[in-house]
Amino acid sequence: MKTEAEQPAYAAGSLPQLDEKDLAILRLLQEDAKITVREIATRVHLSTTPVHERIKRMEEEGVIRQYVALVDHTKVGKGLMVICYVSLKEHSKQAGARFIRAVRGLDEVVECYNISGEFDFMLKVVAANMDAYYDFHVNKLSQTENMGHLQSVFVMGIIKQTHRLVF
Amino acid sequence: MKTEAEQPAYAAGSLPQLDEKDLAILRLLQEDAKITVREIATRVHLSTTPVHERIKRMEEEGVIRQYVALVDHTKVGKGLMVICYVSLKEHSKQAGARFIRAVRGLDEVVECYNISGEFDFMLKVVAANMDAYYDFHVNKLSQTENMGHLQSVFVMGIIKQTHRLVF
DNA sequence: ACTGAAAGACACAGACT
DNA sequence: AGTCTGTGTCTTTCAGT
Repeated sequence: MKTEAEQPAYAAGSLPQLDEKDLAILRLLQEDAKITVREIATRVHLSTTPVHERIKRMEEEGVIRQYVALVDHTKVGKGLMVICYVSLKEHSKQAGARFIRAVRGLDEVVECYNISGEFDFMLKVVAANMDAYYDFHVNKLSQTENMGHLQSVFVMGIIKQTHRLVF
Repeated sequence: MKTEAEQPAYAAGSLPQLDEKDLAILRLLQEDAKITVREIATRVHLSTTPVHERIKRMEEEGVIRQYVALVDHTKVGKGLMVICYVSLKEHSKQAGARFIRAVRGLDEVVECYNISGEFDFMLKVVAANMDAYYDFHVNKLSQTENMGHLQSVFVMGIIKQTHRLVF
């Protein structure tokens, strides 16, 4: 299973062959990682061994990236979520790579995407409160070399937040 | 543990009292949901019983929202990620509520936030390819009543994607 | 609140179809 | 590629401190 750091920019790997049973197993696991292999076996009409083997195979293929506990950010004192847009001054490969390295090292940044449009990157940032975000913005993100424009959009409400892909 | 549907707009609940041991347990679980209670116990210098009780308590308090397997979207044929901005025509409470209900019912929408700025909502959409996204855009999202402006920003690369909150 | 032990359930591997 | 069976390890509970 790949660790976070090894994650490629956009996983372009070959599509593994997944049959309907594999997909059914994935659907169950992405809803509840604690479901037992027995329970899965019953639901997909198989016994434990093939289910176990299929899961192991999908872990190795990277179809299953990780098993995680999702923590409510508001309940661990991280009440603020901000979407942050960044454009770089210089767009050379090296300059981009340096920015990427910097962003990966910032704990406040939970997501970062290369996007189309007037900005180069979109970041999702989680912070304790406005003071903490201001500190991040001024002292960390703005200080990144090659930083061009920076724009913050504040998340005022979470309407939907899921990791369940429907396939 | 709260289900997705019950999730409030912005969890404004009281902050549960979490001590350093609780946080240490959370840090371990959000990296690996499959870690054994024994292993946690060893790492936080406790025995299995209190660790077990603390985890159960944090599940009940909603600190731990869910245990999930993270699936690589590119490997289940969902290669395209799009950030979608929406502004509504009418901003009454009812009109907003109807939009929210519609968005929660769209499987392609994995995240939706109420945001500050010129648009009302930001959506993260996952689709198989450009054709599938076009279909979603034209036949599903645009058809939502009260839809004002719609703007799509395409994700060209994933630089960082984590669920690990640093606390 | 915690420790230690102990029961029952589970993951995982092996022999077999 | 699958079922069945067994072993060691895990979760989970309970009596005791």
